[in-house]
Amino acid sequence: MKPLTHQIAALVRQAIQKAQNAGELPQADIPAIDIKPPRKPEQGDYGASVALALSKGMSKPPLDIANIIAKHMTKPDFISAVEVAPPGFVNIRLDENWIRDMVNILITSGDTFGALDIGAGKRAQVEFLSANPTGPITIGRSRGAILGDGIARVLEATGYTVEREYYFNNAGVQMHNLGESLRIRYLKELGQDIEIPDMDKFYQGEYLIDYAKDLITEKGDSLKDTDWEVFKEYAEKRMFGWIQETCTRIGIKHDVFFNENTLYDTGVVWEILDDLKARGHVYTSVVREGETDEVKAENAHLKPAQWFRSTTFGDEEDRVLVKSNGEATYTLPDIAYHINKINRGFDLLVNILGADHFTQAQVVRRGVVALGYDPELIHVVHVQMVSVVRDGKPFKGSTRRGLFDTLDELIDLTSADAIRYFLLQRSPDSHLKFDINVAVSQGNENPVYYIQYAHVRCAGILREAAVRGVNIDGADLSLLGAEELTFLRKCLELPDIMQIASENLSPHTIAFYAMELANAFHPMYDRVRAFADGIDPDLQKSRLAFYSATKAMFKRVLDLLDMTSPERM
RNA sequence: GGGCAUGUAGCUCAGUGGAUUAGAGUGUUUGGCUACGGACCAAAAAGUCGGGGGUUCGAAUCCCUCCAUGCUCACCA
Repeated sequence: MKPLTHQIAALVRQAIQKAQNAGELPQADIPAIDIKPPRKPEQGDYGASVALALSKGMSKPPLDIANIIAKHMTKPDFISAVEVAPPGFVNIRLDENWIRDMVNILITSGDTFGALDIGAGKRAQVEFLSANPTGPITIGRSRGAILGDGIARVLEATGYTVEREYYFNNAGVQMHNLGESLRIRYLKELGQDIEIPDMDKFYQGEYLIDYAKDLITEKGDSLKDTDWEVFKEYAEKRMFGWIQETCTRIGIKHDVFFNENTLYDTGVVWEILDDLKARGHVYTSVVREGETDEVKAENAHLKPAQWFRSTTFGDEEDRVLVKSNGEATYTLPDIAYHINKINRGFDLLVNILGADHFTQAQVVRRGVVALGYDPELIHVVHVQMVSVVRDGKPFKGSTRRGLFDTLDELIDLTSADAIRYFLLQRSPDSHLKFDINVAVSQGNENPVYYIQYAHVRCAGILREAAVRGVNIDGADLSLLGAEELTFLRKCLELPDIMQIASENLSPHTIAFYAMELANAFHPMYDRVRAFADGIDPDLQKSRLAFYSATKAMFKRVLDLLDMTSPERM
C-alpha cells in the first residue's frame, strides 16, 4: 500500500481542483500538500494545512477555503469523515473497521508490510566500509558499515534491486607500509635485531606479530631476503579475511568486492588521465598554477607533477593527480572508480563516507563533472565521527597501533542487535556518542530490550493460546477496542516512515519508529489482556488475532533493522 | 582564515514552515507485582529550541550575523 499521507494529499489536491473547476475557488497554484497527524488525537487522524497556505493567493479566509475543500473531498473506504477546524485545517478520520482489517493484513503479509514500489525496476548500489585493509574494523568505521547496510535494506524494502559493494583500497602507500611492517615483524620473530622505523609509518597492531609467526610456521625463514610486496599480499589476505569475518558477525554481506588494483591492471586509471588531459583539465608543473615565487622556490627540488585544474569546477585549489615520482595519488583512481560505477548503469549510487572525506568527495565529484558525466547520480552520505565513551571517559584507539576499540571487541561485549540499533538510531549528521556502558547494559537504559521485549510478550500470548487450545479462526475484529485501534493506527505509519527513510537515505527514522511502536505497545499490553479471568471466548479470539498481528508487526520492524526477534529473553 | 556538520530537558537525541501547551528515551521524585514473563505500567518535576536580527498569517525549522564544539583544508589514503 502507498503511504496514507500521500493518498490523502492526492485526494485533497483533487478536491481543490474540483472546486476550482466548479468556480468555487479561484485559480491559483496549489503548493505541496503536507499531511500530518493533528497535535491532539481527538482532532482526527490526519490533517492538511493547505487552506492556510492558499489563503493569501486566493484572497479568501482559510476557514472558507477549508470548508470548500472538505465539501469536494471524495471519501474512499478508508476515510470515515472529513472535518474542518479553525483556523483552516482539513481533518480526516480513518474508518475504524478499515483499521481493524489491518489485523488480517499483518497476519497474512506482515513480512512485507510497508514495502513500497518507489524503486521498482531500478538498480541501486551502496558502497560502504571501503578502506585500506590495514587493520580490523574499528567502532568508528562500523558506523558507516551499519548505516550503509541499513540504507541498502531500506532501498530493498522500497523496491530497488540493491548491490552492496566494498571498494578495496589495496594499492597505495598505506598498503606498502603494512607490507613493510609485517616484513619487519617477520625478521624480528626470526631473531634479527631490527630497529622499528618511523613510528608514523609502522603499523603496531599485535596481530602483525601473529601473522609473522604464522608465516614462519608456513615458510620458515625462506622469506628473509624478500621485499615488502610478498608480505603485503599476505597481510592483505589475512586482513581481508578478518574484516569479512567481523562483517558476518554483524550481519553484513557485500555482493561485490572491487579491487583498486584492477583499475591499474586494466589501465583505466591512465585512460582517465588521458581523457582529462584531452579535455584540457590537466597541467604539468612543480607547483600549482599561480603560486608565488616563494612557494616555487621552496619546491624547486621537486620534479613536475600532473595537476587537475579543479578550480575550473569551483574548487579552492588544484589537486595533484600524478605525483612527481610518477605514482598516482588516491584521487585519480578514485575518479576512475566512480566513472566505472556510473558506467555500470545503476539508477542510484550511494556512497557512505566519514566526514573527514568531505573534501576528497568534492574533488572526485568535480573530476566526474570534468569528464562530462552527471554527478547527480552519486549520493554521498557523510557520517559524522563516533566518539566512544567508557565509564564517562573518552575511549580512543588507532588502527595503526594496538587493538583498540575494534568492532569485534564490542560484539563480544554486547551483541550484534545492540550495535545495530545504537549505530542506526541517530541521524548520520549527528556526532554520535557511543557509550560502551549503556550498550553493554541489560537494563532500562538500553532501548534494544524494550523493543524486543514487545515481541517476546506477543510470543508469550501465543504460547498461552496454544496451551489453552485457542485459535483465531473466525475471530470477530469488531470486538477490538480503542486501545487496540490506537496501536493499529501507529502501525499504519510504517509506509510513511519507509518512504522518508528511502528518499532521505535515513534508516534512523525506522529505528526511532521501532521505539515509538514499542512505546505504544507496552501500556496497551498492560490493559488489554487476552486470557485474564472473565474474558469471554469471542473476545479472547479477537485479542489473540490482534496480538498475532502485533507480533508480525514487531518482527517486520526488527527485520528492517536486521535485528533478531526473540521468542523468549 | 576557508569549507562541511553540530548546538533542543541533568544526560543521549528525534523533530524536511503549521494547531493557545516544542517531543522521546534515560536520569530524578512518587506510586503499582497471587505475573498471557515487571526487561513492565501510572504520575510528577524538568526548556529564553546557543545569542541577536530578519523573512510572513505562522519559524526549532528559511535568510543574515555572532558565539561554541567536532571534522577538514598534503605530491596520505
